Amino acid sequence: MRMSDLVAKYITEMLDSQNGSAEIQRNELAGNLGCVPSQINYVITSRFTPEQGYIVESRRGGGGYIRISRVNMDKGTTLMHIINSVGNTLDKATAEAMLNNMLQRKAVELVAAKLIAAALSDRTLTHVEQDKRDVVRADLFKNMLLTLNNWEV
Amino acid sequence: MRMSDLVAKYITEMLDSQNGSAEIQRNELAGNLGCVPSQINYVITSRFTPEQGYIVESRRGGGGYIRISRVNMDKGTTLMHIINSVGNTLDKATAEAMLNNMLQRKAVELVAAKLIAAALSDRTLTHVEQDKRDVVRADLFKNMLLTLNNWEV
DNA sequence: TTGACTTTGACTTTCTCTGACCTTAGCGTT
DNA sequence: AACGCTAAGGTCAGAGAAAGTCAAAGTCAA
Repeated sequence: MRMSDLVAKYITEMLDSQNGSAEIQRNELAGNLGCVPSQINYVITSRFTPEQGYIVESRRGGGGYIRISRVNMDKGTTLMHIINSVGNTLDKATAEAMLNNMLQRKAVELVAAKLIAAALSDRTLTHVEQDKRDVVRADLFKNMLLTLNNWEV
Repeated sequence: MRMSDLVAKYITEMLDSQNGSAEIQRNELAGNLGCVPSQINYVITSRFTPEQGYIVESRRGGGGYIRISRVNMDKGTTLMHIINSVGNTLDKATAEAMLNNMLQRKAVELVAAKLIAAALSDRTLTHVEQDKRDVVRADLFKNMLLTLNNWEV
């Protein structure tokens, strides 16, 4: 079994036994499993992504941590579908069409849709290089939608 | 739990139970909680800043004190005040402090705060060059808050 | 044998804690 | 008043504690 699978397994088991939320100490975990700390980052960025329904937060410095939460799927499957249908890039027109669609289906509330639209607008993204905007838009879109599905406080 | 969290908790509880105003003796508090006095300053400057809606006054010498008070404003004013206080750039820590502050005084709803936090996170902005992230964050923050102000007030 | 996925470690950034030293205020004394 | 003693709080830089980044090197299956 690969190291990365081990780490992923460890985290998954923690999530399973802790109601979908796990807080780890990067260095400690790496120590326990016998890998370098940055391996943990690798696993997280490759296997606990928004597409797969995870939200990751962290903090540096003394007492730092990495918190991983699994977004509950059964109440928002529509959103997960949408998130997965978005690739690496997302142009503004498509994003807006999707938002409208979601609104019609009542998959999101008006305020949320407005906030997302504001985030994705060209005006907001003026300082992102043109050729990177759609990539950033995709990231924003996916992460924000995922948050909506995560009602764990 | 970090020492700084302990101190912050102590002060917050005092504020909650005393109508938004608390007066402490630096050395005494440090003694009670078991930390050096300057730790109290650290906590105050990192967690009870004007940006986060607090006013801090103090006096040295015999009978000295530190007084911390929570400023209160109505929702719309709070939002405008915050939007205006953001310049061209906004680092993540400050943004989070501001969001917490807004949440605490109910100037935004939890869902909105989470959406904004998701948009501003480093994970979401990985494809924005490091040295431009804070600029983009400021744009996102302001535009999203403006949207809220138009729709919710 | 090429391309995607893994592993590693050197270097960076962020946050926290501590102690030595500085400044200010009140209170007696002269 | 002026002086100095004592009792506060303020500052700052350095050490320590985590986590993040990135690119080079390794692995493995198609």
